[in-house]
Parts: sequence; C-alpha cells; structure tokens
Amino acid sequence: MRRDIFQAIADPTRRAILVLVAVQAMTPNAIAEHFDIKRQSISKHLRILSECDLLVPRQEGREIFYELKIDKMKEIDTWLDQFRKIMEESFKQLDEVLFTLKNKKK
Amino acid sequence: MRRDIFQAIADPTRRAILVLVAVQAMTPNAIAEHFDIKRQSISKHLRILSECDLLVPRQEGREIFYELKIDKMKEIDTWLDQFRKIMEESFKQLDEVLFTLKNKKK
DNA sequence: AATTTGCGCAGCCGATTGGCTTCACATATA
DNA sequence: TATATGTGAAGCCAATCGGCTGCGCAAATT
Repeated sequence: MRRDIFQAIADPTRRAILVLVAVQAMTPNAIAEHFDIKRQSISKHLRILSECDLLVPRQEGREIFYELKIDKMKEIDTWLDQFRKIMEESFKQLDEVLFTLKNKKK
Repeated sequence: MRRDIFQAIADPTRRAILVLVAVQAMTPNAIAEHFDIKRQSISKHLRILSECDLLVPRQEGREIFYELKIDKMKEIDTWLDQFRKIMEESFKQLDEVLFTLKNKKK
C-alpha cells in the first residue's frame, strides 16, 4: 500500500475534498453531499488522506470533523523547490554565457 | 486514460525522471541507467510525462533528448495557491477575532 | 427500550497501473 | 550492404485503485 502525499493528490475527488475541507472542517456526510459518490467511498478517500497526514479527524459526539493539515501541503511546495533551484542555476549559467558573449563583442 | 499532471507525478519513478531531466535533457537510455527498470518501461513513463506536457522530446539523429517543460510545473504551484489564499483568509479572520478580543479587554 | 443517525470496515469487481518481453523500424557504423 | 544501436509500440500479467454493497457499532433521539 503506497501512501505518499503525491499518490494522495493524484485522485481528482481527493483534491476536491482537500479544497472543501480547507475552507472549513467537515463531516463525511457533509462532504459526500458534494459528490455523486457513496458516503463509504468518501470515507475511503478520507482514510487515505488521513493516513498521509493531509487531514486530521476530530471526533465530536458521533460526528467526525475532518480538518486540513496545511503544513503537510508544504511538502509539495518543498518538492517544487528543487526545480526552482535548478532553474535558477540554469539562468545563472545563461547569464554567464550572455555576459561572456557581451565581453567578447567589445 | 486519465492524463493529468497530478497523476503524472504520483509515480516515484516519474518524479525522479523529472528531477534528472531538470538538470539536463537526456535520452531514454541515459535515463534508464539510473534505474533498475528496463528501458522500455522508462519509455512508457516518458510517454506519459510528454503527453501531459511535462517533457518535450527533441530528436537528434537516432537519439531523442527529453527536456523538462518547467512552465507546466507551475500548474501544481497554481493549485497550491488555492490553499495559500484560503489560509490567508483564515488568518485574516483570526486577526479580526484577536482584534475584537483585545478591544473588549479595554 | 427501540429506532434513527453517523460512521468505518470488509469484501466484491471491473478498470487502470507499472513492470515485463517481443517485436519493428530508422539511423549510425563496419 | 550487413550489422549494431537507439528507440517506440503492442501485448501479457499481477497488483492496485476506486467505485459499490452489506454489514456492525456507538451516539443521539423517540
């Protein structure tokens, strides 16, 4: 059972759930109302999202409110950082090339 | 056949390929050397990454160099923006609450 | 106490995934 | 021209995915 954050957000329903819950913590039933999917299937998604720490359940009587753990989202951002860094490097090298060319012109 | 960027980066091999290619455009054979996977399987991954515009193939004789299309990566960032916005709103509301509390104290 | 409500779990099932092997084909190279 | 090399496409297969239904259980309501 792979259970990383990237596999979690691969599913469009799960991404939509995250957006919903981001605005306001919600119960499985309330979430299910927004989809053409049985409540149990939503539950399965919530389990996956919880297992990789994107959501956190908070019990309140017989209801369970699922809340977004925004910090976990930052992991995606961190992954993107690699590319920002690499691209920055590329531009730096490009700048050097351009600088060299400019100097040669003189 | 789902083919969106989130499904593309769900696979760890594909994420590694993206990082490799980000540094420098590479041929399928060169990429395959970095994995314990047959070249043909890598080809399949390259096809998927190309189909959702994360990579671009550049033919050079009988070799094909796959290059990262960094712009496409920004789509992930754009998706994350939703959450940044929502969180910003939450903090704004929290600030208001704190402000009200402070005033009540007086 | 009986019923309703909110929920998760287990198990079924067709579709998809991500490996693999075998092949065909075009471009170097001998 | 014959051979070696770089590549993608097709098809196989076990594992996983994402729906579904049918439970059981605890909390709330009657």
